[in-house]
Amino acid sequence: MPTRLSNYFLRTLREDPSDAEVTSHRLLVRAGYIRRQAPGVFAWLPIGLRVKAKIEKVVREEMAAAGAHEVHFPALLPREPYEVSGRWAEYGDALFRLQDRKGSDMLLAPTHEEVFTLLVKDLYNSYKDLPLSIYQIQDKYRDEARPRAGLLRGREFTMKDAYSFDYTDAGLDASYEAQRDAYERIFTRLGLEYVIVKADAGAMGGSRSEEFLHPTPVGEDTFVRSAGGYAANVEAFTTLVPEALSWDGLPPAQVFPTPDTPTIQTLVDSANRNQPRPDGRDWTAADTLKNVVLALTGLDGSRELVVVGLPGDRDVDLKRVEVAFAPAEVEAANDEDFAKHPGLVKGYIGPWSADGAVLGETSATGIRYLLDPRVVDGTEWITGANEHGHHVYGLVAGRDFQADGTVEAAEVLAGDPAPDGSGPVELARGMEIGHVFQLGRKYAEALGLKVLDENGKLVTVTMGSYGIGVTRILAIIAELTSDEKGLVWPPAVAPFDVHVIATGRDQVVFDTAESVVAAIEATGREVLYDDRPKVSPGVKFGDAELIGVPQIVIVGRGAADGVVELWDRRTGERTSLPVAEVASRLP
RNA sequence: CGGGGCGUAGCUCAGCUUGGUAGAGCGCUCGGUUUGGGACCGAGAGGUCGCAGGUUCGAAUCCUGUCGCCCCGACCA
Repeated sequence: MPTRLSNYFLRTLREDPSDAEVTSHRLLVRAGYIRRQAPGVFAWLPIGLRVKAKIEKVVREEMAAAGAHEVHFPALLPREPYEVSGRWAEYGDALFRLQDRKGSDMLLAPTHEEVFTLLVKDLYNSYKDLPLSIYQIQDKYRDEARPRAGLLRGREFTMKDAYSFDYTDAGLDASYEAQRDAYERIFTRLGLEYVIVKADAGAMGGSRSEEFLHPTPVGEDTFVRSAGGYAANVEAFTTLVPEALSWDGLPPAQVFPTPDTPTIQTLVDSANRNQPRPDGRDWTAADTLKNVVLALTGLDGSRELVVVGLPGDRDVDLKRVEVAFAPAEVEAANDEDFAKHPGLVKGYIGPWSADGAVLGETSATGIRYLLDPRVVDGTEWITGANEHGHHVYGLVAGRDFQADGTVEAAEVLAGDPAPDGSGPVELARGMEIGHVFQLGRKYAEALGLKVLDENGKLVTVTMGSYGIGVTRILAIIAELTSDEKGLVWPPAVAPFDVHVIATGRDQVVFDTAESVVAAIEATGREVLYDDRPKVSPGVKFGDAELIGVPQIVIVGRGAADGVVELWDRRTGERTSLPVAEVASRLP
């Protein structure tokens, strides 16, 4: 039976909703696919649900092909497993927390590693049961600081999350590859361009991790890639460390007065004016060592200062810093922090002073000092002399100062060398549409998931987790394929295969339309039939364009002569056909 | 959390500066005309003007507070 528009739960809007800015959100609301319920939370109307189901179908088929079995967990879960894994604390404000009537803490799950692990623990205890891959398609909840862009970043979103269980590292690799391959097939079938990039393993622990990013300037992730094939999220980018240099023959460091040079630029100007280089080249920001004071707040609320030293031509990248110091929260040190450390002279901070080391755990201040990996032994720097209005020139790393370690805190710049030697990288933006992740034994260990191996020995299971954002993908497809008239679904995910319009008031129009609909349905296609009486042609055409079913059949003025039109939504091309041929001429 | 904007009919908005008791277009209902690009005529239904205080004879309009939403940034699958 066709879906008849005369009594379908669908209302198109003539005007753009005022609270929708991005294309996908605007069109999905206007065309009657979704409605906003709360910030970042959406209701799915019948036609929207159909598209969602089409995407899920592709995902399910490829999951089955990869040997994964579907399950379904509740979104509402008790606190305990997340307490044991540490994520009750680590997730912070992004976790939706609530209490039941007895006052027990519960949560709306942001992902399900813990409960999948516990289920397997309940049921399995032998290596013979493994490997195992199970997945679900379920709504996830994250209380984003600022939900935006409609479905692209909501607080409730549908995700396919899969989990693999193995008892050997090689097994985990194989399970990981199977999911990774499935993802490639899924995105290819959906026609979504993607880049696979190295990702940060982050607070989840574990080793190998890759993100599938859809390249788009509006993406939230920045990634790098080299011509030689290296690709990584900037958060996971590692600096190619230069060789250490010898400091034999380098002149001793010298302090010069540098009044009014609180910034890198003023310092460089002052250096070129007052202490020109003997080799004739100008000083640049890259010759200076910038020392940035950061405040880390641990999960227990403790506050620690740390100073990061990096070349003056680079800023600290807060995302990379967050990764480097996770799970602590990072912010710039405030006036109060400086007040507690009079040894830090704002604007003139450096590791060295005439009276001894200023930065570092064993120094006068005792503040942890970490260096950008480029600051290798033997490199010379202009940096603060810890005295107002003074800098020290020719300060040599290794000879004149030491640090407590290195940190990947500096921003990545286009042209930086890829760590694998594959050449300079370029920067691009992308939106995460999938993530594959070797969790390793973190969750299994925390939750006690062990099996007996071939030797009768208890071994901890090793796991992987694999996510795809179903609703985000839907929004991206809508965004990519739409035009100024409305949505234009690719056939693989379209809510219907064919949209039949009956226009006119002669009974022959409706009779013809009915037979056309029946003929098309007989070919196995799904039909949306606009049978609304007393609705003018312009309205029906406009709605068809807005709704975006790929093939439209117009039954109208030619009906009396047995002629209808086939209208391709994407190309706009219209072809007149005899009624009898329509079903067979559909692509 | 910082910055900006906005809350008036189902939707998109005007009215607010200069206080006088609620408007338009679209949508919806009824009658009629119309039917290949968002038709027309006539008659209707529909709003505690986000909420709470205050000023005033009188508040959508002025004042104070508060709640909510959107956008940019921070953050984030």
